[in-house]
Amino acid sequence: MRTSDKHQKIIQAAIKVFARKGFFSARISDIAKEAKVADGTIYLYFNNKYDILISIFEEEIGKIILQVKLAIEEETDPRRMLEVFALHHLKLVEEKRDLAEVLQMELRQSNKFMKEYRNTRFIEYVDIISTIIHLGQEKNIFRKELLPGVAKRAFFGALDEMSRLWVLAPETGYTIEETAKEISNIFLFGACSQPMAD
Amino acid sequence: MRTSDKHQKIIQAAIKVFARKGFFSARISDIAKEAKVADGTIYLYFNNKYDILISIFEEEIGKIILQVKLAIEEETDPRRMLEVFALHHLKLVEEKRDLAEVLQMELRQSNKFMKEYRNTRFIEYVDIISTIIHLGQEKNIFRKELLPGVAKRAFFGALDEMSRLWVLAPETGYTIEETAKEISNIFLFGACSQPMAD
Amino acid sequence: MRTSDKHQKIIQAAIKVFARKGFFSARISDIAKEAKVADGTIYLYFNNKYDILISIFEEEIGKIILQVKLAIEEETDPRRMLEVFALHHLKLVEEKRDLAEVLQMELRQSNKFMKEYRNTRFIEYVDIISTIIHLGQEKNIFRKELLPGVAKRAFFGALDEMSRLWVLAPETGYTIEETAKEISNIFLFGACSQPMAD
Amino acid sequence: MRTSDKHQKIIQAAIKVFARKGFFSARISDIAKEAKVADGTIYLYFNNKYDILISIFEEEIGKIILQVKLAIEEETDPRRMLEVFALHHLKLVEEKRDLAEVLQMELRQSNKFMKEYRNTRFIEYVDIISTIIHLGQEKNIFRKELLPGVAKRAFFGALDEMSRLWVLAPETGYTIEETAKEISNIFLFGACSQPMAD
DNA sequence: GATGAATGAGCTTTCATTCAT
DNA sequence: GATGAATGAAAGCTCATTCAT
Repeated sequence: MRTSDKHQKIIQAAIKVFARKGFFSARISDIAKEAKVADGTIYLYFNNKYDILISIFEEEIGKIILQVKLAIEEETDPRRMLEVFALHHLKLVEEKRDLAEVLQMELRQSNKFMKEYRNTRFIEYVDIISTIIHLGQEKNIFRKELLPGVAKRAFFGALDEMSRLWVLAPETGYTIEETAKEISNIFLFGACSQPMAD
Repeated sequence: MRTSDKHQKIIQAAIKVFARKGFFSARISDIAKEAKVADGTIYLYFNNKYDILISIFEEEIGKIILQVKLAIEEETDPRRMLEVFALHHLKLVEEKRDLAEVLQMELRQSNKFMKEYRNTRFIEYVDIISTIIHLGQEKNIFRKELLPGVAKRAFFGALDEMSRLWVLAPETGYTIEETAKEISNIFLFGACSQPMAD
Repeated sequence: MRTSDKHQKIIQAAIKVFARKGFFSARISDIAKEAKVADGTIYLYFNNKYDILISIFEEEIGKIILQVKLAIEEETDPRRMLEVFALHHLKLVEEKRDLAEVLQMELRQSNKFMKEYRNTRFIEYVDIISTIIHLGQEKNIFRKELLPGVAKRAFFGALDEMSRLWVLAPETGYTIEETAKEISNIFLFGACSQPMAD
Repeated sequence: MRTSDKHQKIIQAAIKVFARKGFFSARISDIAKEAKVADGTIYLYFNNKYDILISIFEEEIGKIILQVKLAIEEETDPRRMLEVFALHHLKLVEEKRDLAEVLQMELRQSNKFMKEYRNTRFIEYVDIISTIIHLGQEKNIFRKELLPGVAKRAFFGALDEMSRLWVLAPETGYTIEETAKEISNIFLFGACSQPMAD
């Protein structure tokens, strides 16, 4: 019963433990203890250790995508949309620090130890950005020459790197709103005080 | 003798193996075989498996910092400096894909399994960007309101995310020069066709 | 109630599963699934996994002994008796291949993992042969010098080895009747074309 | 190095432990302790637990086949050959009781847990008997009608069943020579005091 | 009586590290 | 310095057995 109480308890425990120790250093018994179940119980709900990680990816990113899409739908200006995305992303990092940590670290190198697993949910998430960029280009708000494949990654990368800092050292001196605004601004208008020369 | 022939051979072998399998899945015997030395020999040059990883961080990032700083010194315009940094960074990723992969993946989560290790070389590298930004602000080329702590990470994050793509799927359709230029442009002038309203 | 419906269902399921996987590789849940009962139900009828195996020995060999004794009682000539025994034994192997397989394999090594269990039913079965031999000696049909302890085992061993073949590779090219006759003949009259020299 | 000292030490230890506890109940650590090596050392010489068992089959039966063939070559009369085979077989059981036990029990059910393994050495061993029988038929010493496929198994089965007794209860009251002679006699001349009627 | 989710002891196997040669 | 056989701790996973429902 995938939606049972135990399934969720184990997922949440695993997020905590993976965040604290990393996937490889985390022991099944750590997760079991954190979830207050027996070691063997974990194998009633998951096939193996990898399966727990994949489930975290699938289920938790799924929830996030839903939330972010919902929040963006309320905006019409692509510039505002990006800011909302940024705000949402950073808020999530703060509110669910453990999950953010797991997604940040383990998701990246998951392809190393789970050759067969393609993380489509993650791609889906990042593609929310490219959809916004396309929209902005259609509306003549964003430059036509912008390479969407690069731009979406530039924006996501900027956010992600800030998240990394937050995860590592929660106290940065900047508020979330401030940071989201700053990153959106840089992405939208650049760092220069003067517009592009050419 | 830390700079001995064997020391280097092991470091290079470890970069290859860590890139291929990830730090945890890599076995000492894999590295030894790749380096064409006996397993035990590795322990004449390194204290343990972690020590190899740390040495990669320290020594290889050290070399990169030197190179990048040298290249930037030839420029005077902070805008050009950022472009040169971007170009250099991406070039390195292409030329030393294995190293890039190790730095990208393992460096991030190193704090998980090596609690005591503070990666100062990495900070030093990213701080090249903040130095450029400060310079730009002093020269009134970059906006004064720019938060350097956020801006440096935004720029580095954008580059890093592109690198991640390159490492995962070498064929992206964009050239390095194109990508470096695009990222610099977005960072300098933004995505918008019109400058900031206010 | 030991003879209840469930008890029998479990026994029959266990015979199937033990035959297919062997005692050790068979899981209680396999047997439960085969018997269409819950895992826990098995423990209402048996103390543990070993107990199921012992029950198979006791109950199923019991039935066989009864049958064989009945069939032999109809004969008077010890030579015919042996042939009937052989025929019966081989027929059983064919008709109840799963049971035969379990008795052949697991019964043998049962003493390894069930130190305390003495398989008296099995001894009882083999002793049907020695009874026949004694009878034959009394009637001066069998040689007086024949060592009954060896002879009974020689006869049983011959049959058992043929059964082993049948269980492993059902198609041997010989019929049951042919084989039973051949083994009886060898046992009764030997392989030689000339009688014993001395 | 398959012929190293350790390889043999582990094989011999495994024979002892398998004989005592059976393959499944034997723990790797039992074998390691018996062989006076570390658990891990076993995996330098064998791929896994099954591999140890297979090696016992291959190597030890190989030795036995050589010995038996050598002993038989000295005889010319097929009747004597069979007696020599019997004697040799039973002697081996007495001299190497542990090995005999392992071969007897585990070899039988090996097909259960090692689906892919075909025990050709065992077949080779039993086929020594059929070669003798064929020779006897050619020389007109054994009856032409004898089915070699049945006869070889009858003879081997008789010996094997006696061995089983010996392994289980070493004291039977019969000497090896006596038993070998008796089994050969039964096989050659039958149990009857009078030759076959027809 | 029947169920099957939960338990946790137990075992195989891996691999970083050591050390005699 | 260099080797690689040997070590043994450690961890993922299985499954007989229990027990609350």
